[in-house]
Parts: sequence; structure tokens; C-alpha cells
Amino acid sequence: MDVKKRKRLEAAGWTVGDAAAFLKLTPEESALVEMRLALSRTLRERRQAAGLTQTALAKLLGSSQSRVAKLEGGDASVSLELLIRALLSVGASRKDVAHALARRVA
Amino acid sequence: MDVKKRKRLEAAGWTVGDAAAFLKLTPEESALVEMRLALSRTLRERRQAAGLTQTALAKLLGSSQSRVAKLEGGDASVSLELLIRALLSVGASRKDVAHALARRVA
DNA sequence: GTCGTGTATGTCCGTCTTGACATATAGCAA
DNA sequence: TTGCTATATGTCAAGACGGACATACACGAC
Repeated sequence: MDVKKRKRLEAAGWTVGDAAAFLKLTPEESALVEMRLALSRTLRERRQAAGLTQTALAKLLGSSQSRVAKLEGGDASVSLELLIRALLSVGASRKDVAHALARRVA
Repeated sequence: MDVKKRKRLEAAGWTVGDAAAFLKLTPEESALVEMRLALSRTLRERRQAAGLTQTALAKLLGSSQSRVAKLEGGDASVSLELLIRALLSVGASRKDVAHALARRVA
């Protein structure tokens, strides 16, 4: 968005920014949200690249299809822990997980 | 340990290896354990480098000294999630966390 | 010795996460 | 249309996790 348009919107009472700014997240909260997002995207990509369905991954992970959907969908009810476990179960290494964690998402 | 000694021990019924081999962990379980270890070590180092006591970090984190001790001590009752939150609260960035996660621990 | 400080360990109880299940939606083929 | 497959969404009981607290331990100063 160009600066002029932003100025115009802000003058009209709108706030322009990303989700973190909108929700007034602290830097730490933002980092957590971004990590979740980065991991869930990576999970979906790796699962599809491996030719697995959510159901198949769920079985590998010892979980259920619905939870895998929540993992990939960034549902608030899933922990980083489970996301990381899921990545490991699609063959990611520790280094892969680290890389995924730092991946740009915005 | 040199090969001869290992052979001798194995001949006597001993198994030589690291904790993962001893506990017969799957590669994924090993990776998780190593991540926990890597993060908790990094947390302790960063906290000390920042000149913080466990109590001070606990306040930053919105937790208690006892939980920080468990975090750093690798207690089984702590999640990766909390470890990561703790790192963020001592000023680590997402990239820092990723780096810590992949850090060698053996 | 006794403080004081920092850390470790154990337990309790409320909350969050999870697997399981049901159900809904979407796409595709016969 | 029906049927099948893949994914999404909601709910819930059981278990895991977290903060708080008590307490124990270690160390140094006094």
C-alpha cells in the first residue's frame, strides 16, 4: 500500500498494519504466532510432498485427521509441541524444524 | 572410548552408547529430547548472561521460580512451548530460537 | 553459628491440549 | 443423481501442563 493511501485511511480513522499490530500483540506474542504459522505451513507442504493424506499423517503421528487439519489450519487449540512432533513424523530433522521455525511468513 | 574397550565391555554383556540408544528411543523421540535439552541449556545461558535470577525471569515470563528451575533442568513436566516462550522473554528472536533448537547437545 | 540469596524438588488444583468422534463441505467420477 | 475421498469444524472426556506454594539444598557474608 502506498503512503498516500495509508495516510488517507488513517485520517479517516482506520488503522493500517499487519495482524500483530492490529491485535496489539507484544513482540513475543507475535513471534509465537509467526512460529506457529511457519510450522503449520511447512507441515502442510511436507505432508503433501510426501503424498500423504491428513488421515495417513494422523496415523503416523498417533493422532486423528481432525487434529491434523487443526494443525495445518493454525487452530488455536494446538501447541507448538504437537506441530513439531508432526513435522518430525513426516521426516523432518531437528535442523529442518529449526529452519521451518525461522521461515518468513508475513 | 576406544574400540578395544568397547568390545571388551560388550563381550561382558554391557551396551555402549548414548542415552537415546540405551532407552531405545525412536529418531523422533531422540530429536525431541535433544531439542528440549538444547533449548534449556540456551535458556540458562541467556538468563545468566542477562544477569537475571530464576525469580526475575519467572516474573518476566509470568511464571514462578520453581517452574523456571524445571525449565532449565529439563523436567518432564515442561513443554517445548514454554521453553520457547521463556527464551523469547529473555530477548531471543525467532531466529535465535531456531538456532538454539538446532544446536548440538550430545 | 545465622542470615540472605539463588536454585532444586515435590505436590496441588485449575486450565489447556489432545484424540476420538460426529458432522459438514468440496471435488470428482460413474 | 449417488458414492467416494480429502479436508474442515465442533464437541467432549481424559490426560497433560502450568502457576503457586512449601520446602530443601548450596553457598557466601557476617
